[in-house]
Amino acid sequence: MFQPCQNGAVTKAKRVQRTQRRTDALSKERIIETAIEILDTEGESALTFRALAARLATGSGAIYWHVANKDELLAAAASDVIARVVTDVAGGTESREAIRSIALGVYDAIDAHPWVGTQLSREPWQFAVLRIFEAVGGQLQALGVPEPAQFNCASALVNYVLGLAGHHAAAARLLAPGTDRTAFLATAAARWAQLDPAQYPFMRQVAAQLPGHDDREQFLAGIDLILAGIGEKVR
Amino acid sequence: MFQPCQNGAVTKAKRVQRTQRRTDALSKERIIETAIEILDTEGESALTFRALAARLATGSGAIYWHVANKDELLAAAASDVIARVVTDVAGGTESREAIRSIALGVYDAIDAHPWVGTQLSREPWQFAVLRIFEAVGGQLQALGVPEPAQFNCASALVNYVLGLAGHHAAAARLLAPGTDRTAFLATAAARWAQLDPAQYPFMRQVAAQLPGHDDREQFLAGIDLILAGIGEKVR
DNA sequence: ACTCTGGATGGAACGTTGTTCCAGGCGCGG
DNA sequence: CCGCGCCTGGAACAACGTTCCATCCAGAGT
Repeated sequence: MFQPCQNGAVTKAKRVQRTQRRTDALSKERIIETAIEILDTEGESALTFRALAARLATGSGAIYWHVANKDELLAAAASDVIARVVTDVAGGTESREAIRSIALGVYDAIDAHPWVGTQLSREPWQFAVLRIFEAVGGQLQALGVPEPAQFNCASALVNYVLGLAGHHAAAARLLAPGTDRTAFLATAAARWAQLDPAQYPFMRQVAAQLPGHDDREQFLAGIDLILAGIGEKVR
Repeated sequence: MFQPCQNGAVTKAKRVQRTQRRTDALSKERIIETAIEILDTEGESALTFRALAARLATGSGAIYWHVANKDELLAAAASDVIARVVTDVAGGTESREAIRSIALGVYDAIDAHPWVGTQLSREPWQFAVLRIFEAVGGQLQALGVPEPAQFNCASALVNYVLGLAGHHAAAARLLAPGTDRTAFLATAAARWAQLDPAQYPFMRQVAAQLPGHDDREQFLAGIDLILAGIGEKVR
């Protein structure tokens, strides 16, 4: 009947002034760390409380003492990864360049951990998203975007990044097994080339450009496009 | 051992030149239609094969004869909704305006059917996304965007829309019960206002603007921002 | 030194889900 | 009228997230 977790601060404070109960003590940090490990090495679908419990050599019930549910676990894991990326931006760089750098950081993080992409577009105002929003917003202020426009500009940038994040993660989910990326692109191109020319002329034209296409470059092109639009607000 | 479904064309062709076996015959169309009904009235989590079977007065096995799995069902449902929206754009309108209209159509569709937002960011190159991409791409050609830039521009617009779609759908999922939108905004604003001022100055500033904030307007502002960026490519 | 206590543990059990399997039913071609 | 094959409906399966509870154990109180 008691309410576990959600009072992590108290638990932690007590733990600090107490010798660890055991050397292999469970903790929220260790759980999240292990969860990230599983997500990275075996994919999103492999993260189950059973698998997590097995790797931590405990039972699923014990995990629930530290973590409210799977949603919280995933949100915390994503927040961890994003935090590392967003705080990485070196100070002193020009704002426009800093935004590019933040966006690329997030992109690369999602590329390395596709499950982050899924998570970012699963819960609306989770911590990880707030972090990105804050980082981007700060640079927009520095860039001289007038205050009323700042929210809209940040929203545009962040939503673009999140859209690509979800898309990327979904693609990675399909790719997961052995196939390599160029083969995947070729398959997509072939499928698009077979679309009805009357109904899908644009997709067919794009299909031709698909081999030799660089996702990362396209991502950055999109950021630059939005930055160009924002530039008009500054001038 | 036989392979059901995936040959819908053949099945349908036969059915046309044959009197319906029953008046209440099952069909992929009727299944999708019913699925959309459930999704709209009871939310994403209510769509289970059991609930679907119950409403169709049949068993779950029968549904699997017409539909490969839940992913296909959701993709087909989303494609249905999006198709209605994207083909709605009146011909003859100016390209920039047409793109705005397409985007707003998708936005409104997601607002009315939040589950579509979830679905769009779940599978990478599903039909619904292709439809949007094609519609946007066509207008970009008409706008005079040089061919090499068309793919990037379309990608930016579509990813922005999808990002917002996922975000919106996730928010709707939380909102689902009885709470109204203004109360939800107030809650978010209050939460953001409590963030560490040193670490989250921007979020706190934005929190102040959050009451009296219009999602739809912000969405359109984002589209205009990207269009402004694209405008520089045309000039 | 001994008990007491409540935070922490681990594994069994529950309810629900997507999916598979299979024993039939039904209408059309022979 | 029969039998073949498309189609049906519901039972059964495996896996999941979550709950429950008997048990453990380090430190506070005596």
